[in-house]
Order: sequence, then structure tokens, then C-alpha cells
Amino acid sequence: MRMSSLLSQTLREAPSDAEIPSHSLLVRAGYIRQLAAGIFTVMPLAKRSLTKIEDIMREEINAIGGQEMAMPVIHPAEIWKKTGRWGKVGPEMGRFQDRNGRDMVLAMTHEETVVDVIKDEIQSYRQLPMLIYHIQTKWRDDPRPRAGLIRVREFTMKDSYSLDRDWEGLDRQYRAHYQTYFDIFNRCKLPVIAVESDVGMMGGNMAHEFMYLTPVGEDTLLLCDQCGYSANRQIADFQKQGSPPEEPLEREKVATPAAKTIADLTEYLDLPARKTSKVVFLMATMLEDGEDVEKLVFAIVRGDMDLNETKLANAIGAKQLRPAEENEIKAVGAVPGYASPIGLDQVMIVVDDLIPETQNLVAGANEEGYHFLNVNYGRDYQAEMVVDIAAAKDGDACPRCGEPLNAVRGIEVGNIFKLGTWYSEAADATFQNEQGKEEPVVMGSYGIGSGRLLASVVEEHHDDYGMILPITIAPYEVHLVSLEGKKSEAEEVRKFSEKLYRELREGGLEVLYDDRDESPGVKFNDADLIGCPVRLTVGSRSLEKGGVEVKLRHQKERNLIPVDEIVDSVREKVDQLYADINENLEEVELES
RNA sequence: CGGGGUGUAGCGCAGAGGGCAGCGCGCCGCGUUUGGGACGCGGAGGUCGACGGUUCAAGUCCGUCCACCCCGACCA
Repeated sequence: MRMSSLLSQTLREAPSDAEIPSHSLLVRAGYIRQLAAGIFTVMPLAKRSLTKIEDIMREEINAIGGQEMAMPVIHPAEIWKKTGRWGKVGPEMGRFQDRNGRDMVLAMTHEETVVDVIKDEIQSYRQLPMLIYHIQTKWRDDPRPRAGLIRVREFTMKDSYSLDRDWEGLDRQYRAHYQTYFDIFNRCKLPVIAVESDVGMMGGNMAHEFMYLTPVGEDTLLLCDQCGYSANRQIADFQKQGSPPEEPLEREKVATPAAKTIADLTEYLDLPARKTSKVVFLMATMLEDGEDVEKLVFAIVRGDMDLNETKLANAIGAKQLRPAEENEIKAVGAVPGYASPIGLDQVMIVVDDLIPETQNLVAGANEEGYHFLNVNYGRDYQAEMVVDIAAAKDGDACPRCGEPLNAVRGIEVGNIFKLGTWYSEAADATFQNEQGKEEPVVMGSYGIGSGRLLASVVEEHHDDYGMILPITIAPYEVHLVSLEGKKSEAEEVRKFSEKLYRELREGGLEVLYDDRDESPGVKFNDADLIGCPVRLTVGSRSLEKGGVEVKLRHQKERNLIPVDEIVDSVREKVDQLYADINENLEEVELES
């Protein structure tokens, strides 16, 4: 490709709205342009990289038996009503009506179209197992897109769906994806870890997220260096440090003026936070008899802990949780700042499992300016549910080995879910077993977003001058810089560069050729910004020494290649760069 | 949805005591220069986010709305 005719222009200055390196560099290098919040145009350079990423995914998924297909972006609402997600998923689903007023859906994932198609196509156990996938556009109307390609509303995803007759089969395909996903990320030179995760709106009963660890990530993970435990904070367990048992003491009301927070309270009463209990008020949207109902929930954790809303939502089966408003809290007789479950009956009370084991806690008195001392669960109030709803944090004890957990941030670049039979049962996607009995197909679903992956690779591989892309996903393998220099020498250099450009391509290399009439500084800076792995420089200076200069983007060193060895030598370097990546894939083990 | 911020040329920004719409980069032309973002001369490019109001006169004052960014809520 000649840069003189490339659509993208590089920018000297960083776009003002970019806060993280990948966003800034991808825009500056001319890879992407923004159309609206969370909606980007993919320019030619990025398109080539994304195509390479997608080809890697294609190869890897094909290698574990995947069949590529293409499912529609626009779905009739019926298939989403059938699985219940038309009602279950909120405003992040794109909906519109066609000309006849029929409800339509913009695909945010494709379980619905999968079960719709397999309910007719899969009839016999003889057709299973099967793995189907596509690479296709999704729309998720995220309330807050941000960080360039990291969190967008429209994106391309490789999503595969495994179909099996039983859970053993699903487990095999799940494990195959687990390994394959590491291979895909390794081929893109992106370091990732797999963590246990919440199943969220996808349903199912086992899920892993593939996380690229970086401070710009939005997910918090808890990792144990000692035993390898790793989980998204949303579901992370930890060993709670209980207090020594005490004899329950008599409840006592004390004045605690202007002590509305745990911090105020502990200071005023001179008690540690773990001697208090904390109430979090939430409005939970629950599905009852097909209708959405909002219920006020009092979630109670020990004062030194935080509520984990995901754990709570999963425990009570809530579709959504939002903070309750003051009037909603007062309506049941509670007093914000001094609230407790004592004496309330119109509220759903959920307590963390540590609370019943802890005696003589401080709790609100539901009266402005007063708290109770020595509140004991069971004696003073009862809960609808006692379950783990506390959030793990940095330094908490690992649930497996007890060593302190580390909290780190990460970007979710891929996920795998064991869906089970939930979707197939909803859509009646069944097959006949050997006994001629109908059974639901056992499903798994597996996704990787290609744009987020590209952005993550840029986060990992860049310097002050630009991107440093691994050869497997760089738009071009070779960046050929022609420095024509003085008028007297320009003709000779140009001729040489043109010939070299042709020969490199004939040698099977992908070349970005800077044939523009620009100064050397501009060309070098653009080459660094765009980030192709091998740079060749042709100039009168190099030709006088009998060759061209070669420099790898990730190294400082420059070398001269003699004129008659250029193509072979570059070929060799390029092959080596591929080999460094592709021959170092590791085997991973998924613990059961 | 709550809090904060920003909308002026392709990009980055000034102009804010109402009175001819500017600078740098980029872009076009000519010439000089030529191994790490060169220089000179000449040029093109704007419904100042939108609508409404105040005024002889609005980029500037007032109102409403919209878009984008950041934090939170939320989310894969």
C-alpha cells in the first residue's frame, strides 16, 4: 500500500477526548475515527489489523471443530420473547419497529438465533456434538461508552456456540475453548488470565472471563499469588474474619447525634467498624407472574465490609438493583442514617452470613440521632435470607488457602459460559437420544470482541512514539520508508524504492510504502506511530553504503542489509517474528 | 439517570468589558531544503453545536434543547 493514497491521515496532536494510550494512538495513527459516543469508523489500517485478529480466531475455532456461519443482526422480537430476554434485558437492548409495526431487536448476542435455527436443524443425537460460530456486529446500548475501543456500543464479536447431548460433552467443548482462547490471545501477544465470573444476563452455571490486567481496566479482580485463586470481584469469595463469640447482652438505645455514617459512628462510640452493622437500601426489580415488581431490600453487612450487589442480585433473583430514594426508605418507617431492620415488616431483609455469627453489634434505632447497642440477629430481628453478600477486597483472605488476596484491575477481552439447557428448553431446541426420547441440547457460548482486543494489544504494546504491534496483527509486516533527499539523488532513490516495493510484494511480504513527498522526520514519526514491526529505510546514505537500513519497531538497533539480500533477509526476519509468537503457545489447565 | 466539564476551520486551541472571526498544525500553489515532526512567499477553508429571546448590533448577554468527554450508577 502506498501511503500517498492511504485514506487515513496521522495527527500530530492527541485528540482532546482521548484519555488512555490506545484511544489516543489509534486515533492519531489514523486507525479509527469516532462517529458518535461508542460508535467508531474502522479506517483501512485498523481494518487490516482486525481482519488478522478475526482470521486468528477463525483458524483457532476451526481447529476445535467450529463451523463458521452468519446470523442476522436484526431479529424479530418473538425469538427474544420466547427466551424471556425481551422483558429481562433493559434499555441496553436496541429495539425498533419495522414498517408494519412489528417489534424488532438489534442483536446484542446470538443465543436466540442459535436456538431458533437448531430447533429445526438438530434432530438426532447423531448430529452432536457440534460447534458453530460467526464473527459479527453486536449492538449494546451501554449507558456509558468510554476509553476508545475498550467500551463501545457497536462492536464486532466472534461468538461461538457449542451444542452437546450432555454435560460431559459441554465440559469438553468448554475446556477446548479455554485452551483455544489462551492460544488466540497469545497469538495476538496479549497476556491474559482467566478468572471465574458472574453468569449475568447470559444465564448458565459456570463462566470464565479472560482478563488483560491493566490499571485502565474497569473490572476488579481478586487474585491469590499463593494458590492461584482468581475471580471477578462480582463473585469473589473470601474467608471472613469473624469476631470471638460473646454472650448476647441486653439491647440498649444510645444517643448518637449527627452520626449518620459508619465512620461517624465508630468515632463517636469509639468502637471498631466490625462491631457495627451497615444497612444498604436498594430497590430490586423482580419478575413476579410475568410482571416487573420493585421491592425495597435492606441488605445488611458488617460495618467494615461493603455490599456486593452482584451477589445480592443473584441471591434474591433480582433483575436489577438501584439505590433506593430517601422517600422510599422513609415510607417503610426507616430513618436513613439511623436505619435498621428492627421493627420493620414491609421490607425484604437479606443479611450477610457473618451477621448471625456476630453478637452485640451496633445498629440504627430508626429514630433520628439514636442507635442501638448490642443488637443480635435472631433475637432482635429476622431476615428473609442469610447468605454471602459481602464484597471481597484487597487484603481479604483467599477462600482456598487463606493468604491475602490482591485486588487488580483488568479488561475483559473474552468470556466463556456454560449455558446448559436454559435456552434450548425455552425455544424447544431438542434432539432425540438413542431411546427416541426428546432431550434439550446442552449449550455453551463463547465470545471475543475483536476491537477491544486490538485496543488492549495497543495498551500493552506501545511507547511514547506510537504503537508497537506484534507481527501477527500489524496492518503491514514491513514499513518501507523512502528518503529521496537532494534533487540530484532523488531519482535514483525513488527508482530503487519502487523496485524494492515491487520485489518485497513479489516475495509475499505485506508492505506499507511511504512514497510521500515528506521530510524524513515526518516519515519516521509516522512509521513509529503506525507501529509496523519491520522498518526499511532507503536513502542515498544507505545506498552509498551498499544497502538499505532495517530496524525493528521494538528494538533500537539499526542494521544495513546489502542490496542483493534484502528480500531474503526481510523474509527471514518476518518469519522469525511470527515464529517467536506462534511457536511459544502454552498449554493451560482448567481446574474442575 | 445523578454530579462535573466542553462545543469557534480537518486537528489542537485563543477570542467572553456586545461593534470586520483569529492563532498553531494540517490542506492547495510556487520556490528553497532533504536521515527524526524544515523554511519563505501566496492562497483556500467557518450557518462560532441548534433553536428562541434581549439589542441598532450577539461567538460574546438570557432561555430551552442537543452532542461529546470525565466521575458515579450500570454493563460484557
